[in-house]
Amino acid sequence: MYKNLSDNLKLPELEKQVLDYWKENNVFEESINQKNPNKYYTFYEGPPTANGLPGIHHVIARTVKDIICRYKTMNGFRVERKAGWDTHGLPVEVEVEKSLGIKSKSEIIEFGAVEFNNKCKESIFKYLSEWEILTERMGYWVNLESAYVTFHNEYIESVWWALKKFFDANVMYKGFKIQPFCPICESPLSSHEVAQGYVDLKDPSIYVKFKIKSGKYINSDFLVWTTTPWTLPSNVALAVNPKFTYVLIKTGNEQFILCKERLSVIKDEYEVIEEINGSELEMIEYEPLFNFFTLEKKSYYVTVGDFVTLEDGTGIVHIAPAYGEDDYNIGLKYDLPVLQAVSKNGLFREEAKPYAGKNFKEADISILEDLKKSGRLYKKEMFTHSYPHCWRHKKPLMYYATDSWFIKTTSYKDKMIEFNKMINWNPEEFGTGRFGNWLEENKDWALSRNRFWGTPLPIWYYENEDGEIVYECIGSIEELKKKAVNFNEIYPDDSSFDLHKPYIDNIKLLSETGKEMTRVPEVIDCWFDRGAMPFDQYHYPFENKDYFESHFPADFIAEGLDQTRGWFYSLHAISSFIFDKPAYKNLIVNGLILDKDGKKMSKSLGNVVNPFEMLEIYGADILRFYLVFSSPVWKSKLFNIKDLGEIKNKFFDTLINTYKFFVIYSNMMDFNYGKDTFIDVEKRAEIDKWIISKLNTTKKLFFEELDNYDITKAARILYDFTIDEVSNWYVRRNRKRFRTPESESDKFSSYCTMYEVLIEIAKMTAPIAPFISEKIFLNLTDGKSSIHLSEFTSPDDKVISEELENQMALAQKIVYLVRATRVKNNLKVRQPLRQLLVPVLNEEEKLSLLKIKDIILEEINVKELKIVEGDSGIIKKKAKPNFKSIGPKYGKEVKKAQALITGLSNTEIMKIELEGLIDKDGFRITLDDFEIITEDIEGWLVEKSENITIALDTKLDDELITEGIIREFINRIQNYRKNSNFDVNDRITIEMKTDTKISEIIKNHEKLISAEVFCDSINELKNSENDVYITDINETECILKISKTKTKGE
RNA sequence: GGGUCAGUAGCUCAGUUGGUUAGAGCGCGUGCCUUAUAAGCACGAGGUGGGAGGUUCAAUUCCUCCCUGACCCA
Repeated sequence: MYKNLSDNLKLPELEKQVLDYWKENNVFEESINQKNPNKYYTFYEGPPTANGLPGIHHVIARTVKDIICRYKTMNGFRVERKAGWDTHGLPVEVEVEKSLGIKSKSEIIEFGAVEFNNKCKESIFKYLSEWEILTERMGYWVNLESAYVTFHNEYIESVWWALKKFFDANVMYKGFKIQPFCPICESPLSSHEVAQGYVDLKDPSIYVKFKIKSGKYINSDFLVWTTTPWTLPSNVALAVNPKFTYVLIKTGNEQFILCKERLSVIKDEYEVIEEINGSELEMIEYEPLFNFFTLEKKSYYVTVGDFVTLEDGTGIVHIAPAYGEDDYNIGLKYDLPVLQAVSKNGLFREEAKPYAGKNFKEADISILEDLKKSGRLYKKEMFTHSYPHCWRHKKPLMYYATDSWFIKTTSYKDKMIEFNKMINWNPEEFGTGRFGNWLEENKDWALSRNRFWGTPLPIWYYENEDGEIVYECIGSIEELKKKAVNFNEIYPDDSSFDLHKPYIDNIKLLSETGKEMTRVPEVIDCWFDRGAMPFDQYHYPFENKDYFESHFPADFIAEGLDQTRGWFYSLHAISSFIFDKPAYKNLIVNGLILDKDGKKMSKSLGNVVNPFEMLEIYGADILRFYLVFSSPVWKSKLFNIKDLGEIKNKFFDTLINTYKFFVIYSNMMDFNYGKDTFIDVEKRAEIDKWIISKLNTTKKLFFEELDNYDITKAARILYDFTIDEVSNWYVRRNRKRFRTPESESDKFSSYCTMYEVLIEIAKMTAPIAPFISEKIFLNLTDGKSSIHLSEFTSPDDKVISEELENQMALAQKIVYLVRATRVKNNLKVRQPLRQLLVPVLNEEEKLSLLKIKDIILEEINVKELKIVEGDSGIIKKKAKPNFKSIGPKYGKEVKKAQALITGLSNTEIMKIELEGLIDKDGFRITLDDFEIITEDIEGWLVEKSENITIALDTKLDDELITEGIIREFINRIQNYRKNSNFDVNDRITIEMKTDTKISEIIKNHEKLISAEVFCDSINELKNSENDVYITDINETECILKISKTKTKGE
C-alpha cells in the first residue's frame, strides 16, 4: 500500500512536516556524513550581514546555492556547507549610530569606543533568528552551527596572517591619495563601496570669471567652468591644456580668455581678438576669488596639464589640490599649497568666514550668490549627473586628500586577469565583460578605514633617529604576545582578550631596536574580511591546514551580480596574491529582483516582497521553483506573485495528481513495486518502453544542463517532461490500462513503469523543490530514508530508443491533426468514425505507422487506419524546396529554382525519385533539393501540417451513430456521477425518459453501458419527479434520474 | 561619456553553423475532451521581431549607427 496525499493538500503544511522529519532524522548531516570524504565538492558561502532583515533577493541566491549543492550531493559528492556571518564594517556602525542618535565620528569618541564597539557586537545578530528561520524554512541546507563569524579573534588572526603576507611582500603601502570620502563616516570609501552609491544629483554648473592680475592680458578674465562651487574657496591655481588653442574675445564691454573649441558657451555676440597657444598661458597670475587664507607658497597662476579636456566647460579648470585627483597631482608638480577650506567632517572651517560651519554641498548656493554680487559669475546652469553617495548614509561624498593604507593590487593585475580566465562564469559575459573590465581598470585597494568596528590593521610604528617612521606588521596572536610589552596588563585574563579597538590600541610593542611601538589607528575594509573567508573560516594556517588545502579553491560559489566588485573581487584579489590561483572554479551570478513592473523594490514604493509571506502562502518549493524557472537566474527578475500560482497549477498540481493517480490505482490493484512484480523493460508494452526511453533522454538533458550550471534550462526540461510527456500523454493514454489491465504481466508492465517514472521525476525535482519530492519519495519507498540521501542513477542508453520516440511524436502529430479536422467539421470525438487515411512515402514510414496504429485509433475514436502508399496513385505529391541545398547552388537564381521546384508535377517528382535527378529549364534538380510532401488525396477531407497529411472518412452509418449515442449516454452518466461526488466504486440505478430511438439503443446495450458506469439497472422513468437530471443527446432531450443503489441492510 | 546585458504577441519567456508559415505558457473569444488533475486539446484574435542602414540569393540570427531599460564604471 502506498500512502496517498490528502485531497486538500496544503504545501506549506506539508513542508513543515518534512522539515520536522529532516530534523528528527538528521537528514542534512547524514547527507554529508554518509559520503566518502575523498570525493568532495567544495562550496563557499558568502557571508550575509545579520543586522538587517533578509529579503526576497536573498532567497534567490540561496536557492541557487542549495540547488547545486543538493544536486552534487545526489551525484555522490560530499558537499560540506559552512555558513558564515559578516559582522564588521560600516553597516554595523551605522545601525548603532542610528539607534544611539549619533551623527558624527566625534560623537562616537565622546560616547566611548569601548561602549560603542560593545553596542556593535550586540547589534550584529539583531535579526539572526529571522535569518535562521528563513534559511531553514526555505530549505536551504547550510551548517549554521559551525558558521564562521568575522569578528571572532580566530578569524581576525587569520586576516592578520594574510595582511602580513601582503605587508612582507611590500605590496602594502601607506599613501596620500584623493579618495572618495564620506564626511559623516569621516572615512574614505573603497571603490567597490563607492560603486554601490551613485545617485542622480542636480548640481549647479557655473562659469566663473578669474581676473588677470598682470601682464599682457591684464584687463581680461579667464573664464572657468566648475560643477563644484564649494571647492572655489580652496582654489590655488588654474589649469589649461598646453595643446589647445585659446582665444581672447571681446563680448559687451568684457574680455575673456577661453578655449577656441568651447566658444559655444558664450551667450552673447563676441569678437575674437587674438588666438593664444595653451602653453603660452602658463604662469599668468590672477586675483584670488576669496582671501580667507594667507598662503606661504606661490599660488594663483595658470598651470598646464593634459587632463584638461574639451568635453565640457571652457577648457580652463580651477585647481583645488585637496579635492580632486588631477588637482592633487598637478599640485605636486607645481608645488602648490593644499588648501582645505572644508574639513573632514564636510563642514567649512572657521577661516572661511561667511561659510564657516556649513556643509560643503549646502554652501554651493551661498557661494554662487556671493560670486554674483562680486560680479565674478558669468553664467549659471543646473545639470543632472550621477554622483557618488555614501552607500549607508545616502549623502554625497567629497573627494578628499587623506592618508590611507593600500594594497598594491595593480602590481599583480595581470595575474588576476590570467586567473580570471580559469573561472567558469555563469553567465559567461559577466566574467569576460563586467569582471574582466573591472580587472583591466584595476586600482590599488584602499584598505584602511578610520573607523572603530572592524578588523584592526595590525601595524605598529615608531620613529627612528632619522625621524623616519618605521612600520611593523603583526601576523598572529603569538607574535603579538611575544612582542607586546604590556599584553597582560591590557588582557589580564582569557575572557578579556579582544583584538578589537580600543583594547588593541593600547598594546605597545618593542621593536628590534628597542623602541616602543604604537599601533596605527585604522581598521580595515570589511570586504577584506569577506574575501579572506576561504582560509579564514578554518582559522588557517593556525588550524585545519590539510583540510583547507584540499578544499581550496571552491568548486562553486553563487551570489547576486552586485557582488561582482564586492565579494567576487575581494576573493579573487586576495587569493590571486596569496595562493597564486583563483579562489573559485565555477560561479553563478543571479540578477536583481524587481517588482512586477520592473521597478526596484524599495520600502518607499511599498513594492517589497516579503519572503516570509511567500513561504507562508505558497511554500518554499513553489517559490524556489519559480525563482529559477521563470527566467534565467542571471537576468533581472520581475517578481509577479500571480506567476507563483501558475507554477503551482501547472507543475506541482500535475506532479501531485500524477502521483495520486498512481497511488489510487496501485492500491486498488494491490500493486507493490518489487521483485515479484518487476518486469524487464524489454518485455514491457511499447508505450511503457516509450516513456522509459523519454525518461532517460530527459535525465540526460537534465544532468547536462545542471552540470553546466544552467539551472533554468534544467528546470524547464523537467517541467515539460512531467506535464507533457508523463501526465498529458502517458498517463492519459493509459488510464484504461491502469484500471482494467489486459493481463497480469500488462499490469506489472504499466505499474512498474509508472513507479519508476515517478521516482525519477521526484529525484530530479529534489534539488529544486526538496519538500514535495521528499514526501513522494518517502511514500513510494519504505519511508525510512530520504530522497536527499539517495543518489541519481545514470541515464541508461540501452533503453533509449530514438526510433520509438520519433514514432510516438508522429502519433501525437497525427492525433492533433485528426482532432483539428474533427473540430472543423463539427464531429465530436465521442462520435466514432469509420476510417483514417495516412499516406506514406516509403516502407519505413509504413512500419512506424503500423506500430502506433492502435494508439492513434483509440485516441481519436476511429475504427480503421488505412495506410496509403506513395505509388498508389491517389496521392498528389508536392515538392517543397530545400533552401539549404539550393541556396548555395543557385545563388541569385534561387527564386527561379524555387518556382521550378514548387511547380514540379506529380509525375516529375516520381521521376526524380526513380532516377535521382531531373533537368528542367537549365536547372538540374536532385533529390536533396527538395522535400516531398503529400498535398492532397482526391475525394477526402484532408488536413496537413509540416510533412504529414491525413484524410478522414466522415461518413456516418447506423452502427457508428448507435455507438456514438452509447458514448454520449455514458458520458452523461459519468459527468453526473462526478458532479454529484459519487465514489468511483458506488453502484447506481438509472431511470430515464427520452425518445424511442435512443431508448431502444440504450436498452439494447444495457450490459455494456452498465459495466462502464457501475450501474445495476436501467429502467424507464415513470413519474416526473423533482430531482431529475435533464440533458440532451444529439439534440434530443433526455431526462435522467440517477441514484445510488441501496445495498441490503441500508 | 564608457562597459555588460536586455528589447520577439497584452504579460512571462523559447528560438544557432543565416534557409522562406517566428513558437509556448498566462490572459481573451469559441468549441471540445475527461470520474487523477484548479489540468488537457483544437480553432480564433493578437507580431512592421525596438528603429535605421549594411552584408547576403536569403537576416529575429552577422555588421554599423541610433533609441529604450537594467546594472556597473567615470
